Amino acid sequence: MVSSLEIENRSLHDQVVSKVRDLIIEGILEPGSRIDEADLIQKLGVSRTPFREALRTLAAEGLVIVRPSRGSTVRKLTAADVFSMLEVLGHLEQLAGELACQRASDQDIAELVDLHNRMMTRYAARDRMPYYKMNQEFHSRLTALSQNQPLQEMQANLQARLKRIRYIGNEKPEYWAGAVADHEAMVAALKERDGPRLGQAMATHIKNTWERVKDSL
Amino acid sequence: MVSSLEIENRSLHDQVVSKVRDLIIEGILEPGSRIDEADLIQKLGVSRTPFREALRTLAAEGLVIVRPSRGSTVRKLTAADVFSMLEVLGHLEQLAGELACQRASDQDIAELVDLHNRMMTRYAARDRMPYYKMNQEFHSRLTALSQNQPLQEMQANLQARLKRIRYIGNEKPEYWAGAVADHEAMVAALKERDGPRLGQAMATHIKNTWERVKDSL
DNA sequence: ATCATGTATTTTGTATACAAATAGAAAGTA
DNA sequence: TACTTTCTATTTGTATACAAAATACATGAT
Repeated sequence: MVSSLEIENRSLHDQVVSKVRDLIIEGILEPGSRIDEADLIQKLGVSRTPFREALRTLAAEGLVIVRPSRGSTVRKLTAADVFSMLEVLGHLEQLAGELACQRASDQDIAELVDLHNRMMTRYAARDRMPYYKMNQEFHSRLTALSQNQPLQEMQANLQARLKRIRYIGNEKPEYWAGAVADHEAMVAALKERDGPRLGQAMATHIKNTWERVKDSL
Repeated sequence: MVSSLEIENRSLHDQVVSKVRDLIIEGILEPGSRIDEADLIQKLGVSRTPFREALRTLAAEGLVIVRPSRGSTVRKLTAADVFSMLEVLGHLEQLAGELACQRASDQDIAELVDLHNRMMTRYAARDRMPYYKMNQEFHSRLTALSQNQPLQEMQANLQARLKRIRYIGNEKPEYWAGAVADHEAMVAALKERDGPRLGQAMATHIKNTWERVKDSL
């Protein structure tokens, strides 16, 4: 197999977008804080043009606010924003779950179940960060099984914007246990290709997520 | 009431974005066609910088494809794209309908019913364009009643991207009649604040939309 | 005649310079 | 002292110039 012979000729624009996106998601650029253009372009070693174009992309993604003539800030999510986003995310993942049961191959499902099992291993060892990353991947991949591109894009966008908050929120052991229980229910439904039940389980999982994160806002 | 005292000091960026967005939605810039930067900036009377930033915004919205070093094109939707987008849109509007029944004020609902009645007048007169515009507004406003900002944004995005196709698709009289019947069902459920039923009606309406447009792709 | 290779032209990407707007500080007025 | 008002420093917005890449074209070899 000749994988990734492709040289990474990613445009400067794309590189800046993902770099700044990461800085925001990681919390290095704090929510609500001003984005110092001069400072950042210097640190990134790029000029203003690609940087500003990147800001426009991030603004369209909802991570950044650009106010004319008064610069850009990292978008700060209110509790209401997070609630709304989870409300939509839950509903989108419900659809993704239903479609996945209809459209995924047996192998797709087996791979996802495998990922789930590896997550459970991490949970048993209480390895929070690896678990967290696998969890993100689980949701992304399950959504991908819907074979619906716009659905994937919207799910990815919401997941990215909520990334920080969800990590912070999952600190309490009992909350973590609850999330694990949700996942068990989801995987059980997936194995049986029970679309409505999987959809329901996913919607419930996201609803529970709100309960788990709301206090840390 | 002191509405719109605000002078339109919209940034050049925003103006270019909405102008080019309109050109795409109206079909003046044809799907799949190359976007001639030099030509358009000359016609719009702006320089490259705000224009290119606008393209980045439109690319993030999914209306434009920017391929590094080989310019931009108007995104062309395949039948599969349209199907996927309608699948998501239907599901989002289902949620919007459910939430609207829970959260809208009586006056909100009355206003929407009024809009519906005016639409029906247009239908009786077979005024296709005004009907079409009111229809767009109906869906937007019903979604707004969900009081969920991200939901509104996503609905607006999908609606914009599908605008052209839906207009083309609604030509046959029997299709139009079908759409009207769907709307009657939706409004009936809305009047009774029957969320699940309204949600279902909206999902069905969008599913029917696919049937009505699929042949003209 | 066709294909490959090299060159010219066009188009795109990036950097920078200049203009305009904003926010902050200092001075003046009530 | 509080409140304007004006001026200045800084930041942002826009235009343009230059560099790099891609495409189109022409030339020559097979």
